[in-house]
Amino acid sequence: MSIPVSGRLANVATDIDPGGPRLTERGRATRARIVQAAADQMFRQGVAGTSIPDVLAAAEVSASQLYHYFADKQDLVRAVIAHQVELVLDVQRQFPLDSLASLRMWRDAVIALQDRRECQGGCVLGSLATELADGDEAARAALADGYAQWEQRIRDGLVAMRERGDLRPPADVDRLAVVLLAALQGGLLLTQVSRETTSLRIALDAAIAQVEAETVAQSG
Amino acid sequence: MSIPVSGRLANVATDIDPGGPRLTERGRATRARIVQAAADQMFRQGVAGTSIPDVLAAAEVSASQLYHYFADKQDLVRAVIAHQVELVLDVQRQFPLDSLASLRMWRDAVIALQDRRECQGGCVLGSLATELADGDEAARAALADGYAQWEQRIRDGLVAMRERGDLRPPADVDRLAVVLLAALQGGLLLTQVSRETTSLRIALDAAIAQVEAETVAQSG
DNA sequence: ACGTTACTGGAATGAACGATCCAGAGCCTG
DNA sequence: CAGGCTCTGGATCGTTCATTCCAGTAACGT
Repeated sequence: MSIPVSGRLANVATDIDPGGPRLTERGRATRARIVQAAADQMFRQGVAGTSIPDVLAAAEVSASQLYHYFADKQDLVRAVIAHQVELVLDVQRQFPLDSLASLRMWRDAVIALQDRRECQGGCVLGSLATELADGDEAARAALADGYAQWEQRIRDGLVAMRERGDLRPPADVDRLAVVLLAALQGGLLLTQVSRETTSLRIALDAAIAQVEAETVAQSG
Repeated sequence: MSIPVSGRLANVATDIDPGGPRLTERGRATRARIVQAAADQMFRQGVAGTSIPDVLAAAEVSASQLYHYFADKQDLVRAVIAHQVELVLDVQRQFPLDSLASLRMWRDAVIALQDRRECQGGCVLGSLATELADGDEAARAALADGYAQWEQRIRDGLVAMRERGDLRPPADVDRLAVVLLAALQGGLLLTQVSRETTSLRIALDAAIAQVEAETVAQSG
């Protein structure tokens, strides 16, 4: 059971267009407003903790508008997942992890972000994953696909490092990409609970050390 | 802001005794049954996804029984957290991580467990943490305390390793304990989403490699 | 034995939820 | 400008939820 790794990259601003009826410009804007409001709310309160009336109020739309664009809450959740996946990939695009220096910049940026958030909220995909993975197979598959793309993007950077000669040829970039991603997810969780970025820093440093161990001397 | 690291260790079977009215033996059994049923349900469906009627049915008690022992749902959640913290500490007690061999046994046991579960459900504390950390300060503090105790227990093992001479004296056991814990949490999440234990294995192996890097030659 | 307290059963309450319905307004197309 | 879409507003429905109430039964202390 293989999951297709993305088809096309959707526009984050307007989000995925549904297969159904055509959307006019105003329609697309309204739909995007709903998804954005739902994503925000669900990131902060969780999916189950976000009611449809909550979303209606935040997006300033009526119930009939929401149900005009989405079949039901589950459909809205699917759209939110797609939205958040694109968000994460967009952010990761800004941090191609293709050198030890860029890895450290990425680490610092992540930590700074959590600091700014006062350690509230973890990973936008991670919290959705924890809540939905076991109960909604379609959601799980979509999130698995999102993580796979994210991992791929990290791996791309490591491959660039190796091709440039920074990494020893036998370096297992597949493995290192998972190590980096797992360290981020685990570090974010511990940080969210403890309200201190210490755990995140330690976890990311350890992961980066694993990459460093595969570099050809001359550290960054 | 320091969080007290546990007061006394409660009995997992009967759980924490409430400060309030005395409980008779039958009362303790009923209370424990409710907490157990709630913990099971909340592990599988999440806290918000677990309704009081669900718990009543699973525990085979009436509403008045539940509200006899717990003020409200939030109070029940607090009891569930305490229950799960004790569970995790009990399990970790069975795996004192005081040698490379024991670390590898622990890794194998965790992976085997997730395999048996078909990768459904992550960490019993992690899923609670993700859902509650931002919205319920008391729950967050209790979970932070639980994680701190867990981390302490891991650290104890590493200290034993160091005292036995397996670890180089300057080895930073505080750091290593966090690395192990973060790798576990992150690995479990990725495994839950992908439905494969590969990520978990990779993450734990990388963390154990960090410990190994601090050992005095003669690998295990 | 008796009074108090712990414990239990089951119906009831009010609020909130997800979802639907209907009627109308805006807007392209022909 | 006429027809048929898209889009919107707001009331409404049935359900489920957390919680309470009242009445009764068991068990403990004295």
